[in-house]
Amino acid sequence: MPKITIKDIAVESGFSLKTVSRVLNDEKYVKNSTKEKILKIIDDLNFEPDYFAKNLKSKKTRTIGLILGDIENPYYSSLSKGVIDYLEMRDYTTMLCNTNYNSEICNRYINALISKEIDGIILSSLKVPDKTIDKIISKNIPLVLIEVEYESFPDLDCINFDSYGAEVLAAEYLISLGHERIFYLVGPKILDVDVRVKGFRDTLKKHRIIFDNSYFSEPLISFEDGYACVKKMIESKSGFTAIIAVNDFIALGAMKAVYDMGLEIPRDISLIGFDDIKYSSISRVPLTTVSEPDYELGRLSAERLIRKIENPKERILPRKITIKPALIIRDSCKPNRFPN
Amino acid sequence: MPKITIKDIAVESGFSLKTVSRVLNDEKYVKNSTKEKILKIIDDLNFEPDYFAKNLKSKKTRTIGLILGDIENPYYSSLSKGVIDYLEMRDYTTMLCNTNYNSEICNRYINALISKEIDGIILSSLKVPDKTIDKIISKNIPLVLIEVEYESFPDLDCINFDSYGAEVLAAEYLISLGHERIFYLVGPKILDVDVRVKGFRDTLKKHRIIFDNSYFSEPLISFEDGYACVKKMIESKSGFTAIIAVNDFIALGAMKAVYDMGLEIPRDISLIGFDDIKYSSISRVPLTTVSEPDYELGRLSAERLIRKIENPKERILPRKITIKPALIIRDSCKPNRFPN
DNA sequence: CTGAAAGCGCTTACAG
DNA sequence: CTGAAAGCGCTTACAG
Repeated sequence: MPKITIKDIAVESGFSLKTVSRVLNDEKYVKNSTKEKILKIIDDLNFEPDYFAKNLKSKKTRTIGLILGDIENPYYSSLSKGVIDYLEMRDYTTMLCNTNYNSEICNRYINALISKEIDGIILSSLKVPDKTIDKIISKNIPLVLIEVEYESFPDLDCINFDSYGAEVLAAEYLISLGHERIFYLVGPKILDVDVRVKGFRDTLKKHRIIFDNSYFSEPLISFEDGYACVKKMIESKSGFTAIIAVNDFIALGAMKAVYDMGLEIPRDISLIGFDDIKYSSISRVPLTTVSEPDYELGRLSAERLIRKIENPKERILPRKITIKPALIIRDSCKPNRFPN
Repeated sequence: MPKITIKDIAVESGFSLKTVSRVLNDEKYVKNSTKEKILKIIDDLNFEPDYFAKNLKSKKTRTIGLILGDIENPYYSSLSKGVIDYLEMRDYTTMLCNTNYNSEICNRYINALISKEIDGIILSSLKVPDKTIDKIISKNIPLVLIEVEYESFPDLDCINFDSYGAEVLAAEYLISLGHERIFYLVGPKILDVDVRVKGFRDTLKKHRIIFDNSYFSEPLISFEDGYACVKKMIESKSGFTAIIAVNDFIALGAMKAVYDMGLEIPRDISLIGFDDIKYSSISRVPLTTVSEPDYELGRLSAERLIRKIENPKERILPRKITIKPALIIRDSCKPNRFPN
C-alpha cells in the first residue's frame, strides 16, 4: 500500500497542492467550503503528513532536548516532570537525554540533538566544554541552563539556585551544633559542584576550623556510591561527627550505610542532605536538608525556552533567575557530644 | 551563511553526489584515496548531513519512543534508565513520553511518535485502546510491551512480570500473620491493575475471608495520593489492620501518613508494597515488599526492540518472558494482635 | 569503483 | 482566495 501524500488529496479534491498545504497548516485565505471538503478527504483517506518532508523546508520539529545527569536521582525525575508537563501542554515533545554524568555521552547527545534539528535545549546542571556550548550558540539553537554557569558565556539564560548559600546554611547549622569534623560527600566533577564545596569550605574557614583533603570524598554519583563511601568511612574509624551530602540521593545511601553498620542517626553521626526529595521526609530518620524546588526549576526553564523559541526576535533579558535555599530541619542532626 | 550540502562537498572534491553519499554512509566500493579526500573536505568545511533530507528516503531515525506512566515514580525512572543505557550503547536515542497515566496524552504521544517516524516503541504497563495498538501494528512499527497484555493481540512481544503471583504472595503472607481486614491501595485504571487486584481477591476468597468494595481505595497515582488516602482511612477509624499498596511509591506515602497521624508501623498497622524501590530499604520502617527488577525489565525490552528493528525478517518468537516475583521481608509487617 | 538522473513529500516564493 | 513551478538536501535504482 503506497503512502498517501498531499498529491493524492489534491487530485481527489480537485484543488492544488498548495491549497491542501494551506489547509494542513491552518493558514488564512482558504474558502470555508474548500477547507471542509479537503478536511473530509484527509480524514477519509487517513492521510498524515510526512514528518521529514514537512521539516525539510520549514524546520520546526516541536521537540526539545533535555539533558541531565541521572534520571534515577529523584531530583532529576521531578525536574524532568516539570519540564515535560509544561511542554506537553504547549504541544511540544521532549527528548530526555540521560548522560550518567559522562561528558562524552553528553557531547554525543548534543550532537544528536543538533542533527535532529530540535527546536531548543535545556541543559541541567552539567558543565560541558566551552566548545560544545559554542556549537549550540553558533547553530542558533535556543538554550536554557539550569543551575550551571559558564564564565565564558555570561549572557546565557539560566535558572539558577543559590547552591553556595545553601551549603553555607548547612555548614553553619552543623557548626552551631558543635560539629567541627564534618565529612563532605562530593558529587561528580561534571556537575558544577565546586560552588557547593566552596560554600562548605568558606564556612569552615570563617569559623577557623582546620580541615584538609580527608574531609572530602571521591566524586560520588549514586545512592550506592554514598552507601559504599560511608561504610568505608565508618570502618576506618575516621572520627567524623557529621556528614554533608551533595544531594539527598547520596545522603540516603549514606544513611543506609550508617544503619547497616549498626550505628544510628543522629545519635552517632549527624547528616545533612541537599534537594529535599520526597523520600527524605519518610526516611529511616527524617532527613535535615536544604530544599530545592526541582519541579518548579524544570517548569520555569521550560517556559523560558518556549518563549525564546517562539519569539526569536524578542530580546529576552539574559536575566539569571536565582532561587533562594531554605534549610529544612528534621531529625538527622543533633548537638555534638564531644566538642573539641 | 548558506548551509553546506553534499553538493558543496561534491564540487570541492570533484566527485559526484553519489560518491559523497557513499562515504557518508560508509558504503562499500569507494577507493580509499577518494574516501580520505572526501572525508578531509567534509571535515574542513564542517559539513553535517541534514537529518530530514536524509530520512526523507531512508527513514531510519535511530530514535525510539518509551511511553510510561509517571517518571517521578522510581520504578519508572529505574526502568527508563535500563532502556536508555542500552539504547545509548547501541547508538540509539530515546524519546521519553510521560503520560501521567492519562490515556488521552498517551494517545497524543503515540501519534506524535508515529508522525516523527521513530524506529520503534516500548510501551510500559499502560493499557491503551485497541485502536491505538492497531495503528502501531498497521504502520509496521516494532513494539515491545512491558508488563501489559492485550487480549486482542496475543502475539505482541512482551516482557512480563507475574503480578498476579506477586499479590498472592503478599496476601498470603499477611493472612499467615493473622490479618483479615486488609486495605488495598489501587493504582490508576490505565495500568493493568486488574490482575494485581485479582491476585489479592482470589487469595482472600481462598481463605474464605469476606470482603467488599470498602477494601479497595479509589485509583491512586502518586506518593501524595497514598498519603491522603491513608490519612483519611485512619481518620475514619475503619479498623483495617494491614495495607497492601499497588506500588512502593504509594506505599511510602501511606507510611508517611501513618506516622503523621501518630501511629506506627508495624505496631498499629502492617504495610506491604510492590516493586522494591531503593527508598523502601531506608524508609522510616524498612518496607516489606515484592521485588520487581525494574532496571532489567527496561534493559531486556530495549534489547528485544532493537533486535526487532534491526532484523525485521527474523521471526522473533512472540515469546512472553515472564519474570517471577519474590517477597522481600523487612520490618513493616507483624502478627495481628486481634485476630478474629 | 563511480556517476547522471529522478524522486522522496512537502513548502516557498511568486503570480494571478 | 487559488495554483504552477521550483526547490529543500539527501538517496535510490540503474548504468557503466
